[in-house]
Amino acid sequence: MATILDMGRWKPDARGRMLRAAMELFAERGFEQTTAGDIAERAGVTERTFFRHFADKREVLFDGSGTLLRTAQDAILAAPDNLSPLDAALAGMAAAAGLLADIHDHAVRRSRIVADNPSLQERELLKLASLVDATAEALRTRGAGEPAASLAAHSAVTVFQVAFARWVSAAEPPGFTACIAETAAALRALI
Amino acid sequence: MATILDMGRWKPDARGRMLRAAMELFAERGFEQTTAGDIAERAGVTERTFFRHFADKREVLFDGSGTLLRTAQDAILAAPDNLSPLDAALAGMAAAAGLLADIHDHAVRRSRIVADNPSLQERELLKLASLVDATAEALRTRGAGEPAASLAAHSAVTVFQVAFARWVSAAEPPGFTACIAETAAALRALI
DNA sequence: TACGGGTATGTCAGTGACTGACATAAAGCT
DNA sequence: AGCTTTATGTCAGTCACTGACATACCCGTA
Repeated sequence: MATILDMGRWKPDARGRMLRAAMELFAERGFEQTTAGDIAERAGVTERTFFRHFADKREVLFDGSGTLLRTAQDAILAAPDNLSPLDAALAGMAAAAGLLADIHDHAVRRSRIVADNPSLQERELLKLASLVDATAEALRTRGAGEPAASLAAHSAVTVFQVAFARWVSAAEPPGFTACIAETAAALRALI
Repeated sequence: MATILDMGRWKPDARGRMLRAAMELFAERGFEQTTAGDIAERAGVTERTFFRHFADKREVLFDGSGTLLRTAQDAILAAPDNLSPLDAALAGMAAAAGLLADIHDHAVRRSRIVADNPSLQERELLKLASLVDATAEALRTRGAGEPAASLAAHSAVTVFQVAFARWVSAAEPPGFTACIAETAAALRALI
């Protein structure tokens, strides 16, 4: 029954096992109290193998970030031409939010872990900065100039960030996409 | 001639020597190619002493961040009551910019070093996030609610960030405060 | 079925960031 | 001159991460 996705050499899905082991251990003992060796051991691999799959110990918590980024970028490029840069960027954020909408519980657990550790917050901020860059690039492709592209990208990601914080702290009813719409409205009201 | 600022035990200003040694070495060989021991050696202290003054190797490049943060916070609290949250926050950014206006050359050298190293960018983003938090807190003290305070804080720091990037890449004539005003105007035009 | 190449893994030794514990010298106070 | 406080030096240790090399699994091909 082995498929082409069994990158592992012994048992299948070594990467998935490491991802799950890391989430478990970080939730149980905390990030700093978990060594890379601990994660590898629970996943049934070697520490060296862990570092072959993840550039560093933190990266195991940011596995989906590349997909998120590409989803946003694609949505921005696919948005109607008549949308303003800010609206196009917000469309990208809404598309990205769609990826998380299904996994609210996982997002909550994960954000708790990140909130407890400054070095994880740093990494999260770097990923958000990458999202800003990708967004700005997409807006420029659509014809936006500077500093409009950069400012719209920053603003849209800010909306994403603030909406995400409300979404994970609320009891879920609102829905991520709705949070984004509300937050975007609040931003417009500011100015 | 020793003053109360000679925190050092042997020669005066051990901290200042480490700050300068770090900037020199990072500029010469790069951040990663410089060990904490290298910095300590050039400063005439021990590696252990370096880590007593700076929480980690990166922190030596962010010595003034606390002052910057407090300056912004104070300016926001001191701003006229009739200013909108966004305008008050921008007043804080202008005050913070005033601290850097005098040291354009140093800011340029430093930002080159940071631009060359992802882990330094992470730290810079964390400091900016602290600035956002402090700004939002000051705005709430002034009576702003949520999510207005958070959004205005994020927007103001975005303006600071974009204006800073233009200020260090330009040949200096504009002046940091002027950059901030222009960037703020561009942001308002977006929405 | 045997072989050969590509790829994921295991093993091991090493570097460098950072920390805790303890000793010591300098500065300040009385 | 003592006494206290503070900044430093010394040393041993943990852990994140890396390069080099050996090894086992997978797959296509003869």
